[in-house]
Amino acid sequence: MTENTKKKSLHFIQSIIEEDIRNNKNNSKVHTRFPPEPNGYLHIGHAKSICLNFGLAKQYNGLCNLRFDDTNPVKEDVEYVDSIQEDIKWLGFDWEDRKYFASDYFEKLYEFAIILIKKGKAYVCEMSADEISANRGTPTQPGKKSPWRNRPVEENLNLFERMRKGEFEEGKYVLRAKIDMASPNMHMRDPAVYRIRNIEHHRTGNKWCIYPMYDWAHGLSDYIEKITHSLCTLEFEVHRPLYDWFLDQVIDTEYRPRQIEFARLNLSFTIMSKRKLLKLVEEKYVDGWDDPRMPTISGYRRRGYTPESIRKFADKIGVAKRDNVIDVALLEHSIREDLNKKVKRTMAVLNPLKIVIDNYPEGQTEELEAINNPEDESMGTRMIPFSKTIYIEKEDFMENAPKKFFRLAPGREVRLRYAYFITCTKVVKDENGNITELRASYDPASKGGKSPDGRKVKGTLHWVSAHEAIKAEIRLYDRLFLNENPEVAEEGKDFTSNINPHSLEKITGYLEPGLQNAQPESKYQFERIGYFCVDKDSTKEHLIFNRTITLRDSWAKIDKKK
RNA sequence: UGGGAUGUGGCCAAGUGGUAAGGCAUCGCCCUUUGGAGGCGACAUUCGCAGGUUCGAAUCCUGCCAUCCCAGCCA
Repeated sequence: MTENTKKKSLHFIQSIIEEDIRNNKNNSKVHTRFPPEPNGYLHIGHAKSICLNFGLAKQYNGLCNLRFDDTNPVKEDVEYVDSIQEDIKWLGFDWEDRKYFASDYFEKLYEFAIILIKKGKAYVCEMSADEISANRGTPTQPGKKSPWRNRPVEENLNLFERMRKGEFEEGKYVLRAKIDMASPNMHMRDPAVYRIRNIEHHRTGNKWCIYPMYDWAHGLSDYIEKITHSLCTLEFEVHRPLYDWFLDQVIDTEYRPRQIEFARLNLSFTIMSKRKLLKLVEEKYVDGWDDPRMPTISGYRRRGYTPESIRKFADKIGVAKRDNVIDVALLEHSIREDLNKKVKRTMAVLNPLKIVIDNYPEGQTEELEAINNPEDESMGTRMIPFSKTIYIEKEDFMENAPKKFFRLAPGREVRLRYAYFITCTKVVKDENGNITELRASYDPASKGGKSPDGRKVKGTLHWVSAHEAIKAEIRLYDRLFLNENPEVAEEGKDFTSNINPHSLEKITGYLEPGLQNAQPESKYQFERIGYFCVDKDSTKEHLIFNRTITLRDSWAKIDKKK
């Protein structure tokens, strides 16, 4: 453990683990698992869980398994088991040879169920799903016992075996645990353990037609894998008595797994529900699960987020039991912080305004040296072409500029980054009064952007040489939702009514020629604009850059205030 | 009106009887060839509320209030 992590206070799960280690519980071993259901892509909320489970295992010299919780073939698919593995790896975690599936344990789980029946703790119930529901009672009223509750053990065994053999249609029978129909905890009112589903499973095919329920499969899978700390989210807190009850029925060792619940991640301006994310994909509000506006891990990857930034984020948000909504600004801060230190700078003009420098020699091009990353000298320098005609950003010129506008205006002098000081001498307009180009003069003595006489210029602009610049498609992504809480919609409308109509704007930008060979997934800072990542569909012939995040912009704040 | 949990600044989050860490956001100032980055400073007399115990309470006790979860043969 480093000095740093030592100083940092422990969160409640670390405290529990350390106490367990002190008490030599489970031989002081730490073994966690990340248990996704393969029914959707992983999102940033899963990233929190992944970082927690794999992180804890690493911190305490333990192991973390990957276990697909695939007990419901109705919703699951191999497409998802592939994407899930890719995303976990990309995040930087490794389950080594411990990739498991709950479906691998179906036989064992079935045997455990036989034990349960033999103990007289489970029975085959013939009530329909509706009847069971109607007889479960309410939180304030006890439920009614099933008429099949006292079926003899032999009969239960026989029926359960025939359920497995496929002798009955779906819904005809269900195996239920015999616990307590009057329990104030609804989950203890004779919960279903096995249901009949005549559906092909993505791994076991048609071998099974009965499938275990989550509560039965999860805890016992933990037991089979010798998991010590089974971490899950708060909504499973009320399942814990059942988790423990099931374990009590089959356990015959000193070792025992423990379920611990923590608060799931919620992010402002973001939707996290798998069902709703699926809707965004299926109804084409976005361009697939990896659309850069999606809060999926693959979406963030395509957007230009780094694994480090997401891990750092997960670390910063902490782990606790209270419901929370993390400000998305913290995520944005995490990626800026990471990219600032390691990404090359370049100049790109997204909204060009032509400037002709009258006193610069016609036809001349010179190469000027630019620093690749002021934060990291080892990243070196590059040469960029400069000539008589350049582009600057439209927003960097104002005809009637206020004093606080430190950029170009008639008669004002600014620095062109790594190039020269220029002064705007003339504004050229078309017949409609629109500015078509600017004329300027430059100071040859200021080459490199230095001021040999100590003269101060307040503004420094990025630019690109008009002739040498290359074009690229620029995709300007913004938050997908307008509201801090996208779930809050007007009467009769749903979260899709809160979608930001400007969450994607495609434009053509002008870049330094050095970017011609930029490879997919490579990342840059466009100086004074933001961080950009080459899209996976980008080619040399048609470059595509995705905006990951803008730079912080204090001018925008000043401008807004007025 | 049952059960389970949770309440510390705008958002997170430490704190576990000795007098409120840290991060994000926000606001100042400094610095700057990115209005970026960086640096410095400000930002809870108070911990859901009300009582009580104690020399001393965010921490212990009592009562109340608020929010979240639970009535799938989903996970």
